[in-house]
Amino acid sequence: MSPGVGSAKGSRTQEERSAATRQLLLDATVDCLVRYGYAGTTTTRIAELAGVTRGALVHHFPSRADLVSAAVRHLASKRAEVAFARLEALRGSADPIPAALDMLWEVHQGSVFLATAELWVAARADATLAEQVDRFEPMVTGTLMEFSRALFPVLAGHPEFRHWLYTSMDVIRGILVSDPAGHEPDRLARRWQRARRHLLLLAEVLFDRVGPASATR
Amino acid sequence: MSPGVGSAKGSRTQEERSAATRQLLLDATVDCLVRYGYAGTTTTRIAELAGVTRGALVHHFPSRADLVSAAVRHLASKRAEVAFARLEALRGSADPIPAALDMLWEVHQGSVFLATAELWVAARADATLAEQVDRFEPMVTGTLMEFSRALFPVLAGHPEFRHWLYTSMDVIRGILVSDPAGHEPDRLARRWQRARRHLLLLAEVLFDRVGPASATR
DNA sequence: CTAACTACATGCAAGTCTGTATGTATGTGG
DNA sequence: CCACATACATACAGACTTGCATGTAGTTAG
Repeated sequence: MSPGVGSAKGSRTQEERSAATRQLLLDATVDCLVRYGYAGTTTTRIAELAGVTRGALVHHFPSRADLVSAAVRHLASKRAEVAFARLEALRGSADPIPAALDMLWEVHQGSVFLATAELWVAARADATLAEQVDRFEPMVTGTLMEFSRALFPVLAGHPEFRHWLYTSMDVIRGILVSDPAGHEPDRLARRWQRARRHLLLLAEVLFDRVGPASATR
Repeated sequence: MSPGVGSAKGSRTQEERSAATRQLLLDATVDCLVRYGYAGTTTTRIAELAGVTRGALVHHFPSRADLVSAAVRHLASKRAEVAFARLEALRGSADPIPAALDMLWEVHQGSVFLATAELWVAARADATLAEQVDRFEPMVTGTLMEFSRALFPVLAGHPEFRHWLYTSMDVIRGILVSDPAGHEPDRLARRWQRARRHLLLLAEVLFDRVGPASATR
C-alpha cells in the first residue's frame, strides 16, 4: 500500500525524508546567514538550527561549499517567489509607478535580502561562490522584470522602464547595506522617503508624464 | 640627544616604532578584508601580511575585536582622506554636477570601499562592531558633505543638493555590492552609465536647471 | 651605568570547524 | 521475507583560530 503523501511521521518515503531535511537545512542556512553572518555560518551551527545531526548534513551536502551553493539557489527561488507574490497584489493598480516602487522596497525587507547580501559580499573572496551567485542572480532579476512588464503593460512599452527599475533597485540596496544593522528604523525610513521622492521625480522625467503643466517645461 | 625623526632604522624612538607597526597592522587588516573577506580576516593572516609576528599584533591589539575596531576608525579616516583629495582636484570646476558625480564614483572604487562594505555587512552580526561603525560612519559622510559644500558654493545653497548627494551615493553603493566580484567590468561600467544618466536627469529637475540653457550651459 | 619600561618574539593551551570513517535504522525492490 | 540502498548518527583526526604566558631585545629615565 502506498503510505500516502504527508502521512504523519511513522513511515515516509525516502524521497520525502530526504527532501524534508534538505529543506530544513537550507532554511537553517539562510537563518544562520541572517543571524550570524557569513563568517558565523558554520556547518555545526546550521545542523543545530535545523534540528538535525551534523552527520545528516554531511550526508546531503558533502562539503560546506556544496551547502552554500545550494543555499544560493534556494535563496534565488525564494526571492523570486516573494517578488512574485508582491507583484500579484499590485495587478491593475491605478498608479503603478509608486506602487512598483513600494513593492520593490518591501521585497527587499526581511531576511531574504539580508542573506543575499551576505552571499554577495562573501562571493568577492570565494571564486566558486561567485560563480554560483553569477549564475542564479540573473534568474531573480529576470523573473522580476518579466512579471513587472506583464503586470504594468502601460509602462512595459517604455524602453526606460527597465532602466528605471534597475536604478531603483540599486538605490534600495545601497540604502540597506550601508545602514548599520537597521539600528535606527527612523533613519532608515527617512532615507527611503528621500530616495523614493527622487525616484518618483525621475520617473516623471523619464516617462514623459510631466504632461502639459507640471513644472515649467 | 634626539635621534631625529625618520632615522633609518638603527634607532627609532619607541613611539615611532609603535606607530609604524600599528600602521602596518591596520593596513594589513584592510588588505586582508579586501582579499579574503571578513571571514578570512584572521589575526594570523594579518600579522603575516603585515610582516610582523603575531606576538607584535597582540601586543598592540589584545583582542581581535580591538584590531577590527581600530580598522573601522582607520578606514574612516582613509575614506575621508581619499574623498578630500578627489574633491580638491575638482575645485572651481565649470560643470560641478557631473564632476561631483564622477568624483563620487571614483571615491567608491578601490579597496577602501570594498573593505568598508565587508565591515558594514559583518556589523550586522556583531553588536560591538556595529557600534564602532555607527560611530565613525557619520564622520566620513560629514566630511564629504562639508567639503562638497565648500567646493561647490553655487550648489551648496540649494537645499536639495545634500539629498541628491545621498541618493547618488546610495545608487553607487547598490551597484557595487550587488555586482558579483566585478567579474565583468563591462557590465559594471554599463550599470554606472545608466545610473549616472538618471542621476544627472534628477539633478536637472531638482536644481531647476532645465531652464533656457539646459544643454548649452 | 643601571633599572625599568616598552616593543616584540616564541611556545603553548583550549576551543572550533571541517571532513571522513564507521555504525545503525528505515525504507525499497525482487 | 530478504538483500540492498538510502538516510541518518557517532566518533575521531587534522587543521585551523584565538588568547595567554613567558622570554628577549631595544629604549628611556635617574
